Amino acid sequence: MATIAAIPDLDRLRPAGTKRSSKRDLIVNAFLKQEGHLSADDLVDLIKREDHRISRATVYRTLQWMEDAGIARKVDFGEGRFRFEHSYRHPRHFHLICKTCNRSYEFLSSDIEALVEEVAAARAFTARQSVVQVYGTCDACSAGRQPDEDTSTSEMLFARDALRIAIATERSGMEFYGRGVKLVKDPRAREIFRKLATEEVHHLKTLENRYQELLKQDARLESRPTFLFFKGAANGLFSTGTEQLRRDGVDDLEAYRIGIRCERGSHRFFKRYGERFEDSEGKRIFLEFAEEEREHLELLIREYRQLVKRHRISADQRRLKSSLSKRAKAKARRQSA
Amino acid sequence: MATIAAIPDLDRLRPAGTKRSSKRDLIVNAFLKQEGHLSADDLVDLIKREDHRISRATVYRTLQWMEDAGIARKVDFGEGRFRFEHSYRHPRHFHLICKTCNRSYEFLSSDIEALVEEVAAARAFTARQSVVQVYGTCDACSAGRQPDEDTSTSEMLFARDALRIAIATERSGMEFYGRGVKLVKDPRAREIFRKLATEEVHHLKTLENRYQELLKQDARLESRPTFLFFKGAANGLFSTGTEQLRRDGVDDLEAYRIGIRCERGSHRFFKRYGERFEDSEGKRIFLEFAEEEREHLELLIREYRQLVKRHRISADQRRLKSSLSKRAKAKARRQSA
DNA sequence: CTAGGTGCAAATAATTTGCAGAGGC
DNA sequence: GCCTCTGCAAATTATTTGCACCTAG
Repeated sequence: MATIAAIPDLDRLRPAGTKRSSKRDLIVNAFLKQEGHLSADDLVDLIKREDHRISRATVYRTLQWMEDAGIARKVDFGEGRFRFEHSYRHPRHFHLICKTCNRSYEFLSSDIEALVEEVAAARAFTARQSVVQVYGTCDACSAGRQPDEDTSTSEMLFARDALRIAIATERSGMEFYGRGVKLVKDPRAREIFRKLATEEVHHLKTLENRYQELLKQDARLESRPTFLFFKGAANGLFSTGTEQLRRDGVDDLEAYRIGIRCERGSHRFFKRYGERFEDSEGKRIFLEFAEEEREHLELLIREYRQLVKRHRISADQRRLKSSLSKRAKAKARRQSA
Repeated sequence: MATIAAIPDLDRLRPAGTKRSSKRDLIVNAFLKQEGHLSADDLVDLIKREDHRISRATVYRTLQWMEDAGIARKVDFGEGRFRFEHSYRHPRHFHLICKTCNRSYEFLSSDIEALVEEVAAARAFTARQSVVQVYGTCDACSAGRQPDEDTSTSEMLFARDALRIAIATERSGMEFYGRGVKLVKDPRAREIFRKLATEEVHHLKTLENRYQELLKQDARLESRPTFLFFKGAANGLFSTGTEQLRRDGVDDLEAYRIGIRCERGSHRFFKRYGERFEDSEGKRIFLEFAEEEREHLELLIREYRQLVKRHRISADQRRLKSSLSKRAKAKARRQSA
């Protein structure tokens, strides 16, 4: 039931020029055992229970040390003091903060991130970090219920949502290439679309198995609310592409171009998210998928260029022929004159 | 050159049960004269220059008073202390915060807000307030330039962007109804589309004049960066609608439905933004426009229902006729038998 | 005349620092 | 043995409060 595992290679994370110490180990472990967002004081209380000879100053110093080691992240919920959350294998995220129970809920939205990046770009601002906090009242508080303690780590939620998005993308990719096969005229292009369609089918199965495996690790994982919000790939990219294939006058080249757009979009998305996470299941899923999409992308681009070239050649040949026949006609005219 | 005007009706904003005082007036005016985000300490320094007999405590108390009066808003940039920004005629907004020069830049994005609302809804979270802060380096700092002091108040920027969006919406609305006129078959529907198209033309002129008027108030206003980011209405709503009209098989009812969707979307947008602002030019523009869109919306809905009814009636008549003719045939058959 | 408003000094609250002794490598 | 870690107490920083006096309505 998903308790936080002690960090296996804590030693490797130790910032340069720092030594081990039993007190620090105690504090770090107390922090890691805890879920949620602790204030320095919460941590002091926890520590005092195990060893009341540890001073407040040491806790503060250890908190700073954990930040440097990448284990903890300082967050500010506007309470006039800082809280700390895990950052080891825990992606940066946004917060819904309940002013009633002071609990906070995490989420990630690639759509919000994309918009923030756009705004920053429009103002020529180099963004290093974004904070999105929504203050209000949580479901449990407004219904007067007890909030159900979330037992799933956000590492697992991230992996779950990564898989869900990957699966949705595969599905719509499958549909896209399936439709493409029926549409394209060029035999070679048709072969390519068929190949990609079958690849998507295979990969879809793999992903679905992986999803089932993940669910086995935590029974309640599937029913937990969405952590990663994303409209792009699943509802957007490929399904828009499939939609576009349905339009009139889509020739083989256009079909390739649409495919390229879709693959590029999903490659970017998966790469970007994969990279923002330290080694973990979610990261692996995203990066593998990004790689897959990159291969498709490159294949499509290669084939697109090929087809353009072939088109150009046959156009040249037509032009050549017609110019030859023109010359012949001119000759004939001259002769008849 | 847009210096902050003293608030004309400051007296009316005074929270219940508070008295006037010369010290407070002094502090409030010092605050209003200043642009940007002041810390309590900045304000104390400013005050001390005019009267060094005013104590820190009074400044804090006045800051609290200004919050209650709706003149100041407390913001937290994670510096371990609060800053205060104007809130009179100044919409809630988001921040880009430069860690190098400690300046902060304001923006508003209805798209981000919409996404935040979606996330909150998905988690059944009642959002009361959202904070979006982007930390990084501003244009001026990364280029090693002096930042150009922004002389335009965000009241004017908001009005400018409100007008720009309204104008863009009118333009695409105009295009939508223009195309609609050519498309719909029913003569009455055609009349409606024509009427709406001409209305949009008229209103567009009014808005453009208003925009020119606004620019006269501050020469540099037009070149200031975007304050309100919005893709929906201008690039999204009506232009998507126009796009949809272009598809095959759009009949009169479908055309109405698309129009209804567009008008509803822009009505909602303008209403929502109009409401989030205290009485000001930007608010007026948005609310007037929202009203306009609501009228169009209602007209379209009324006409849509009318047309549905007429369709149904004529369908009934056809059915009646065909059943009559069936009976006639049956009779004939019986007679012939 | 009475409920605010104000200055001053002291309180609070979170966090940091100086210093002397303890402990890891 | 040297450099880091730790506890303790004192310092620092932003903000709030108690209290005696002042002032607007």
